[in-house]
Amino acid sequence: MPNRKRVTIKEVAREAGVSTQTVSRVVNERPDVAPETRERVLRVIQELEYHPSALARSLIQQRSYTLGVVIAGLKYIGPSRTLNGITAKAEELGYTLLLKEQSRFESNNVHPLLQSLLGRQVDGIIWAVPEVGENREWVREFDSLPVPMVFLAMEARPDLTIVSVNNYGGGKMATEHLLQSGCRKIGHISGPLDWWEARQRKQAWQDTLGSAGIQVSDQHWTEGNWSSSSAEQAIERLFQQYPDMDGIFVANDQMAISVLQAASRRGIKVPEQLGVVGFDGITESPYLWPPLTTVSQDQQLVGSLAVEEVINLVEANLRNKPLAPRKIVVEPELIIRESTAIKMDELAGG
Amino acid sequence: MPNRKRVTIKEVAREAGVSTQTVSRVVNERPDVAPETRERVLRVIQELEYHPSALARSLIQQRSYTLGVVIAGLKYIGPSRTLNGITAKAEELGYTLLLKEQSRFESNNVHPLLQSLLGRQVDGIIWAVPEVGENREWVREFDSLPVPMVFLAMEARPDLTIVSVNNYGGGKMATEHLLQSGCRKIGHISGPLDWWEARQRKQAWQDTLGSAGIQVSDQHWTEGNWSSSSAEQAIERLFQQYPDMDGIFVANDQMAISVLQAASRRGIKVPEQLGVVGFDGITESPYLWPPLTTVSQDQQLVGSLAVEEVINLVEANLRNKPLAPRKIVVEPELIIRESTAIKMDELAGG
DNA sequence: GTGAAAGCGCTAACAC
DNA sequence: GTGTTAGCGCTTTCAC
Repeated sequence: MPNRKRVTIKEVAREAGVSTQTVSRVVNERPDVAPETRERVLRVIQELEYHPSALARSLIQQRSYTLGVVIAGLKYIGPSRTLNGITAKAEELGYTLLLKEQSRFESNNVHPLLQSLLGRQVDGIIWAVPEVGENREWVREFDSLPVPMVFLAMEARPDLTIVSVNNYGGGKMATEHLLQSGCRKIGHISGPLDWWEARQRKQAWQDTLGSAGIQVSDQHWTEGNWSSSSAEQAIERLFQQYPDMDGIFVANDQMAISVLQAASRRGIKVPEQLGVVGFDGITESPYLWPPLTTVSQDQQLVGSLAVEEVINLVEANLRNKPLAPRKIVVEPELIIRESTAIKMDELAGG
Repeated sequence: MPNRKRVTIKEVAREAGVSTQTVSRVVNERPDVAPETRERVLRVIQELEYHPSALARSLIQQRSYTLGVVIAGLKYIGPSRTLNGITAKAEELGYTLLLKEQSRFESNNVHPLLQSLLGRQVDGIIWAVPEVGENREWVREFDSLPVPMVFLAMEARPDLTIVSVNNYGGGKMATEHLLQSGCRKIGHISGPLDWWEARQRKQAWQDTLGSAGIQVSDQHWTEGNWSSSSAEQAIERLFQQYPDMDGIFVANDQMAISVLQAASRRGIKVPEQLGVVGFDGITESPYLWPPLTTVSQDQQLVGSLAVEEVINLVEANLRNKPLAPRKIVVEPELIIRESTAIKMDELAGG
C-alpha cells in the first residue's frame, strides 16, 4: 500500500553524519562542499531514495517554478493544441503547470480560480481563455496584477501582455484568395460574434470585399457557434439568403466540414460552383473531400510563446527590472487545396 | 507591478488583536470561536484581502488536495477530451491538478515525472498515457506505488486500478454491424499495433469474422498510426490487396476520414459499394460525407471516473481502509449513420 | 567547508 | 473560547 513515510533531509543528514545544511548544499549543487562529504551524502541519498520536497522549497524561497494555466474549451481541438504548446515549453524550461479549466468561456467569476492558483504560489499565470463578451472586465479590478500574467486571444490593450494570432490578417488572406480564384459573390459564416476572434475574421471579410468594390449586406452572412452542428443550419440559411453565392469564407474548419457536406447533399460542386475556405488548419483538413483550403494557425506556437513570455516577466521582476507589457502576434498561413479553384492569374503570380 | 507582499495569517492576527490560531480557526470554519471574534477577524480578512497559502497548509497537513495528471498526445482530440473529463470532475470535487505531458507515448523514463509530482505532494496520480509497447514496465520496479494511482487504457492487471473503454466490445459491434448490413468481405485498417487499444480492436474484427465463418488473412488488413495521413497509404494498399472488399472497419475516425476521401477520389460509392465504420465518435463524424457510422467512446467519462476512483483510493487510505485495485470498464456505443447500409433484417430487428 | 539558529505560513496539540 | 508551543521540510544567514 501507499503512504510509506517520506524520507526527509534530516534523515539523510543523520545517516550521513552531517548537518541538514550540508545535505541541502549537495542537493543544490553548491560548490562549497568537500568532495568526500559530497560523495558520502550522495550515496546516502541514493540508498534512502531521498527526493526533496518541492513544496517546502517553494515555501521558503517564495518561488515555485510553477505556472498557473487557466483554459476553457478543452474538448475542442484548438484549446488543446494551445495547451500542448504550453506543456511542451514549460517542460523544456523546467516549470510545472497547475491547470484550471473554466467551464464557460464567458465567465467573469475568476476570483476563486485566481486564489486557488495564487494560494499555491504560482510564479506566473497564462490566461488561455479567449476574449468573449465581457470576460475580461475583471482585469480592471486590479490596479496591478498579483503575479505576471499573459493573456491569449484578445484585443490589444496597452496594460496587458497578450499573445494572439492575427485573425484579421487571416480573414483577409482567405477572402483575397477567394477573389483571386474568381469568386465574386462571397459569403461568410462567422463564429459567435461575442468572440473577439470571430469579429476580427468577419470584419476582415467585409473590409476586403469592400476594398474590391463589393458591398456586403446582411444577406451575405450568417452566424455559427464554431461547431459543425451550428453550421448545418447556418449554411442552409445562407443558401436561401444568397442563392447565387459562388464562394464562402467559413470562420473555422469544423464549420467548413458541414459546408462541404451540405454542398455534397445538394449536388453543388466544390470548387467549381462554390469555393470554400476554412480557418484553423485542423489535421483532418487535407483529408476531407475535396481537401480544404484553409488559413492555418499555429496554436502550439501561441502556447509556447505565452510560456516564454510569462517566464520572461517573472524573471525580470526578480531582477527588479520589470518588463513592459507587449502584444505578440502570430501570423497565420494560407494553405491552398482543392476546395478553391486555381485561376490563371494565380498561376501567373506563382 | 506585481510582487506586493503576500498578506499572512500573522498580519491578520495582529490587526484583529487575536492569535494566529484564532484566525486559523475562523478561516477553517471551526465552531469554537466567539461570534464577535469571528466577525472581527472576518472583517480584517476582507480589508487586508488575506488569502491563505495552500502551500503552507499542504506542508503541515501532508495533504494537498492536488492530483497529478500524466498525459500524452494532447494535440490529438482523444486525450484532450479525457483531460476535459478530468478537469471538470476535479474542479467539482475541489481538487487542483498538476499537469505533466509525456512527450512520447512509448517512454519508459517516468522517474523525473513521478518525482516532480511527488515532490509537490500530490495526493494521487492519474496516469493517462495509454499502454504502448513496454511503457508500463516501470510499474514493476515498485513493490508498492508511492501514492494511489489510476491508469487509463491498458490491459487488465490484478495489482493496478485501471479505467478503460471496452475496445474489444467496440470492435465487435463495428464488425457485426457491417455483417448485418450485408458486407461479407470486410477489411480493417488498424491503429499502430504496439498500442494495446489497437490490438484489441483488430482482434475483435478478426474474431467476429471468424465466428461468422469468415477467415481473415493478412491481405485483409493494413496498419495505420491513427493519423489521417497514415490512412491515406493504408487504404491504397488495402484496395490493392483486397480489391473486392465491400466493407471496412477503420480503427479510428481520423483514419476513416481518409478512407472516405479515397473512396470519393476513386468513385467508389459509400455505402453501396463499401460500408465504412470508424471508432471514437469525434464531433465531426456526423458532418462528413457521407455521415460516418462509428463506435463512439465517451472519453470524458473515462477521465471523470478516473478522478473519482483516485480520490476514493486517497480517502480510503486516510481512513486506513485501503481499497483493492479494480478495473472499471466503459462501454462504447455504435452510432449508425449513412456510411453503412441499412438492410432489411436490421429494420426487422428495430 | 560546515553547523546552528531562525523562519517561510500554516495547523495540531495542549494549555488555560 | 483563546493563546502558546512545536513543527511540516526546507533554505538563508551568519557564525566558526
